[in-house]
Amino acid sequence: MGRQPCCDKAGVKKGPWTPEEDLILVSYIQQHGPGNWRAFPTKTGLLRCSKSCRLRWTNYLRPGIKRGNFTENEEKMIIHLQALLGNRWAAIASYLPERTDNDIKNYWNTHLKKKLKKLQGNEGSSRYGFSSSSSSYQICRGQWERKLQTDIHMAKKDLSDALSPEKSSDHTSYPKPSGYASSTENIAKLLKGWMRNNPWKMADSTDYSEEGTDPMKEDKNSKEMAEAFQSHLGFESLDSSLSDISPSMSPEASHSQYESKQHVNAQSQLSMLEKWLFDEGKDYQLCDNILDQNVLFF
DNA sequence: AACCGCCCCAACCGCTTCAGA
DNA sequence: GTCTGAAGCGGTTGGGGCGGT
Repeated sequence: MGRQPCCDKAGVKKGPWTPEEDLILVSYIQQHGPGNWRAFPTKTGLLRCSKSCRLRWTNYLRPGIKRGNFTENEEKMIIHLQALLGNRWAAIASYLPERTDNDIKNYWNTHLKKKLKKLQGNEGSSRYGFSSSSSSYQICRGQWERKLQTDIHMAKKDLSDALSPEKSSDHTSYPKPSGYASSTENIAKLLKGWMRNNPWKMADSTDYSEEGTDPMKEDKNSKEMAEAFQSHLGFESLDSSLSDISPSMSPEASHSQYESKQHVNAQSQLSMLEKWLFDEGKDYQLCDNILDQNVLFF
């Protein structure tokens, strides 16, 4: 007696996704939006289990995913956040909206772990490190986690308020501004790769997965976390910067302006976050600051 | 050129959490 | 409050790529 498999094992395809499957998935999501993954395989005719579809979308096809090498700043953020949050890759990924939790997890396991080990070997105690056995660190971490939960809860509430019909000004026909339009870019990429690696030699086609540099799109998590940070660090509202997009613009133009606004804004917020995280020699001060700022919540 | 071993990362598995009935 | 199905998450795996011999 075990748990029921998420899908019928028989007739379910496993292994790497083909460009055709990606196309089907992306075009379906572009039309209907993500969600109801359970019904995905039947509605699209894909011989994949629902989990596989969701994973493929969130880790690979979703707009706004940056692939390729991690920057030094990203590395440092991951190291700091991992020290604070532990192996909560989804939480860490929410601070790096262009990276997926899977990406970050892989990068941590393959690169950063070794790097840190090396560093710790060289320096005795890591410059990044709170020693995780330190009791003050443990206390700090516990409070940070509670803060994070509060943040997420508040952000969710804000988000649902913002999305309620009477309050929202409706940037998009979908319930959240996740930039589905840019899925066309993904499709274009897919097609490009597909054409380059013509259908007769599909098996070796991985070009379509090459480093994409789509501007960051705001997904649910990033919005939540951006709002959470706004609420605590006093950042200017993300939405306010969107208000000057002219309603008379063509959808394409306004979308593109919307995206670039988001990009610039989110980037500036992230760079503030990065600055906050990277302040040399302030590991403990970081905790103190967090605690100071959140004293109201507890 | 062939083989081997290591590395990386996409994808899978199974447990946990969430949400609706 | 309980149950159940769906979604989310983190650990793990397997296969392809690549460098060394």
